[in-house]
Amino acid sequence: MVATETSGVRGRRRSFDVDEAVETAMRLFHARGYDAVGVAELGTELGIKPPSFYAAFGSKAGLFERALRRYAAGEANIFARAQAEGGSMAEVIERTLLLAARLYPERDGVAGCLVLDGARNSADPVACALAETMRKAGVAAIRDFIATEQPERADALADFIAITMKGMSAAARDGMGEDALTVVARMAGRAFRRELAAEG
Amino acid sequence: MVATETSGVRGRRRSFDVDEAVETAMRLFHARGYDAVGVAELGTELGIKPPSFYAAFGSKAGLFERALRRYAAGEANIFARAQAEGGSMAEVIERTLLLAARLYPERDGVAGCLVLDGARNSADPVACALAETMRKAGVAAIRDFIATEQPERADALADFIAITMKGMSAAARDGMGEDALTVVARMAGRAFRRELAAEG
DNA sequence: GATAAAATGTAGTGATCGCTATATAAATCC
DNA sequence: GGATTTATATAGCGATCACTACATTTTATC
Repeated sequence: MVATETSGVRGRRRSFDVDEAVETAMRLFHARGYDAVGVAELGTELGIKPPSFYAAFGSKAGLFERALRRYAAGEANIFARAQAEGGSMAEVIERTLLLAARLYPERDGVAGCLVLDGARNSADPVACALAETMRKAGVAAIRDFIATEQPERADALADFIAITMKGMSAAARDGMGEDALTVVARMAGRAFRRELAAEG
Repeated sequence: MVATETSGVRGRRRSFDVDEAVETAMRLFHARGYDAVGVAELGTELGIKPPSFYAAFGSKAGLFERALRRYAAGEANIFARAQAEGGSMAEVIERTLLLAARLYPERDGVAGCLVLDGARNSADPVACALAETMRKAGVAAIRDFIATEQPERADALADFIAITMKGMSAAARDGMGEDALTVVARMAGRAFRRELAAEG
C-alpha cells in the first residue's frame, strides 16, 4: 500500500487522499444532510475503515467541519464571487442571488446550500453549531458590505437577502429548478434595488 | 383505567386521548424534526407503550401524517386565515407573510413551519412524501389565488411567496425573532405589490 | 357472573448508531 | 537489518432505531 497524500503539506502520511475523502463526504452530507449519513457509509464510500476514519478526522463532526470549510472555500461562496466581479452594491447583491439560482438546483442528487441546510434538523449539537457559525459569518459579510453604503438599514436588508437565500436553498432541495429560481432571484434583486431607492 | 377518548367519534376506545397525543407528537416533530424524535420518546411523552402506539397510529409516519394534518388545519394555515380577512390580493399576500412572522419565531422550543421543515433532511421517504404533498397543496392554493387576477405571472409570484415563507421558516428555526421577520415580511410584501404594479 | 373481544404491559426482535480496544501490517529511523 | 513508530484491519463496544410476539388485564356482551 502506498502513501498517496499529495495535496496536504501538513498532516501525517495516509494511505488515502484526505482531500478527496473530504470532497466525497461533502457531497454525501450535502445530498442527504448530516444525520442521514452514517459513519459506516462514509467509511465505505471513502474506502477506509473506522480506525483510519477517526485517526484522520477525529469524529464524524470533525469531518463535517472540514466538509463545510471546503464547501465555503469553493464555488459555493457565491457572495465572494459576486463581489469579485465588482459593480454597484445592488448589482453585487443581485448577482449573488443569481449565482444561488445557478448553484442550488439539484445536480447528481445534491441541491441547495450545505451551510444553510446541511445540518437542518440535526440532533447533533456540534454539527448544528458548526453550520450556525458559518451561516452567521456569511450573513455578517453581506451585512457589512451593505453597511458601507446603508449603515442604518444594513441589518434589515441583509436579513432579507439571507431569508431569500435560505428560501432558495430549501426550494431547490424541494425540487425547484434553475429557471424558476432565477425568476425569483430577479424579483428579489429588484426588491432590493427598490428598497435602496425608496429612502436611500 | 378509564376510556377517555371523548373527541373522536370514530375509532376504537382507547385509554388515552388520541387527539391530545397527536397534539403532543405535533409539538415534538415541530421542535426537532421527524427523524430526531424516536418512537420510544413519543411513547414516553404520550404516556403509552409501543403496542398501543402502533394500534392507534400504525407507524411513526402514520402519527406524523396526523400531526401534519392537525397542524395544517389549525392556526398554522396562515394563507387561509389571511384570505378570510378579505381585502385586495396584495393585502392578503402581505397579511400571510406577516402572520408567518408572528407564527414562526421560536416559542417553547418550536419554530418555523412543520410542513416546510418538519421532514427536512429526513431519511424516511414516507415522511418526506407526506410533507411534500402538503407543501405542494399550500403553494397551489396561493398560486390559484394569484391566478384569479394574474394568470400569466401566477407561478412566478407564487414561487416568490413560497420561497419567502421557506426562508422565513428556516430563519426562525435559526433563531430569528418576530421583529426581524416582520421587517422582512413587509419588504417582501412591498416587493409583491411592486411586481403587481410593474406590468399588471 | 361467564364469555368473548380488545387494548395493554413486558420483553425483546434484528439492525444501525457513533466510536474504540486490540492486534497486525507497514513505513521510518539508526 | 533490527527497533521503533505509525497506520491499518478485525471485531465489537453500549446505545438507540422502528417495530412486534406474547401473555395479561381490562372492557364489552350476554
